[in-house]
Amino acid sequence: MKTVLSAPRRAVRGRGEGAEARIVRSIGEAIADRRLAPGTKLAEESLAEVFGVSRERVRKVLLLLAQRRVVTLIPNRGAFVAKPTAREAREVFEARRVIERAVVEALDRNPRPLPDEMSAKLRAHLAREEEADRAGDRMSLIRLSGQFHLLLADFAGNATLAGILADLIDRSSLAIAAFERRSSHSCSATEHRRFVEALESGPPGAAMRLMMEHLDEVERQLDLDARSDGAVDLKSVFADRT
Amino acid sequence: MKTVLSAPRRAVRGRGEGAEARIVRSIGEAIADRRLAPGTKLAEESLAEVFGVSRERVRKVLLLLAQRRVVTLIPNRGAFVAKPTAREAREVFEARRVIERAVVEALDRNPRPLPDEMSAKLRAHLAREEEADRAGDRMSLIRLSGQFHLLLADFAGNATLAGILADLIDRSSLAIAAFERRSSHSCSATEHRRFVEALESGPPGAAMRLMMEHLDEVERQLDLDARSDGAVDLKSVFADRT
DNA sequence: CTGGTCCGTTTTGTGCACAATTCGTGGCGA
DNA sequence: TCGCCACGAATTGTGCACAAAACGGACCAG
Repeated sequence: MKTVLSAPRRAVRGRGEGAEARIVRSIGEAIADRRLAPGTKLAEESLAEVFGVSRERVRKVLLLLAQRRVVTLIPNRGAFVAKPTAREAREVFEARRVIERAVVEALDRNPRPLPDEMSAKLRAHLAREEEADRAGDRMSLIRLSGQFHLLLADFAGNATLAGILADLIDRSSLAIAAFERRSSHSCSATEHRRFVEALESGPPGAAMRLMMEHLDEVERQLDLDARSDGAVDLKSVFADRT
Repeated sequence: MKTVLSAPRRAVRGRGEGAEARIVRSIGEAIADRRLAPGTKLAEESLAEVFGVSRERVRKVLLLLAQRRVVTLIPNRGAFVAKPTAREAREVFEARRVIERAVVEALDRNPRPLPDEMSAKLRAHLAREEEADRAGDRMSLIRLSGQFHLLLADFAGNATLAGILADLIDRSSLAIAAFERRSSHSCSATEHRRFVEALESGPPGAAMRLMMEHLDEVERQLDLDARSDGAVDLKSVFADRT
């Protein structure tokens, strides 16, 4: 019997079983962090070179990401960072409200005060968000903001639901990247803190209201008017130009 | 310019662009219909032969199905029809309650009477279910039962949420296949009819209550005790045997 | 009869080569 | 100058061959 159970033969960088998962995470995070804008082409060869793996492996990864709707696969054209339509964006946020409502309901059923571990982790997370906010680290802030919602889902104890929400959060990031208004940004960190405080010591239902308002607020910061969707109306774009 | 836009070069059986989607559907339905029991091995070569395609294509299909948690991929061992744990089964049903609550809420916000098209489609579907029930066509009944819930989600107008629910319904089928009690079966068709009637002419909230009871009922027909999960306790199994 | 090891067969995993398609460029004619 | 066509380069799609691993049975020792 082999004595080594974990971390078997993984000497070569980029190889090994977990390589695909690593690349999926890597690309997924790059998209969530908005370092890859919607519509960006993801050429197989380039990615293969970047990650030091063969093209087929990249191909597999792209297929997985396409399944999660974070990448769009166009036959004979290649893979592109998904560019959600306004309708899809609205649907994603609606879906999030549906799921997160259930999450918060479950959390709000916890006896007060909250379990120590939960409280501690939430507050630790808030601290990191606020730190990123102070430092002006916008990228970290975006990622942490998503992780906050995921953390809540984990506490709700339904891994299936949490997995679904994880996908929806990634797609939210895409929607935000695609439809964010130029000027705007209310601080998620602040709203998250208020939510946690309501969860810990607010009246029943207060946390829920804050969460719904938070999600509404995030969606409201997007420009989801019909014209943003599909083909742009060139006439109106150049209307008042000479 | 080519004159043929649809169905281009698809002469050879099994080829063409839509081949993968067809195979995914085919296998997915076989699983949902419980003609493929949980744990069944899905050998690549066999499937390739059955569907008349190359092995790599089958491989791709299996990867997609694995992503939907309807198939489990074990490295160097192959693909198997997923066998959910009791915990996962509970989570799936909980997730369905969360999503279907939202669906029914949306539907219940429709003005009475319901739009003609919706009402007609629902009643047509009920008729098909009852027909299958009378004919004792258990397989059709199972499939139609799932489609009923999906139909409701479609009417709710959120394709994203409907897509998520579609996955959950497939996984419900797996859970039922894995945990169904020997003796038991309340008729879904009857409960579906009552639900539609409540939606069409019942007081507000009645439809919701029926739907939640329906989902509870379906789950209650499963044997989700801890012992069914994971390794069986041989001691208790053979306790009163000589 | 139990337990273990070895080896052949079967099945899965991976890289490579080539086919097919698309896109960009340049030439040609009106 | 504009439009069209064709050709070439680059990129994606697919089959194939081989490598790697697991399964099953035979064989053997205790």
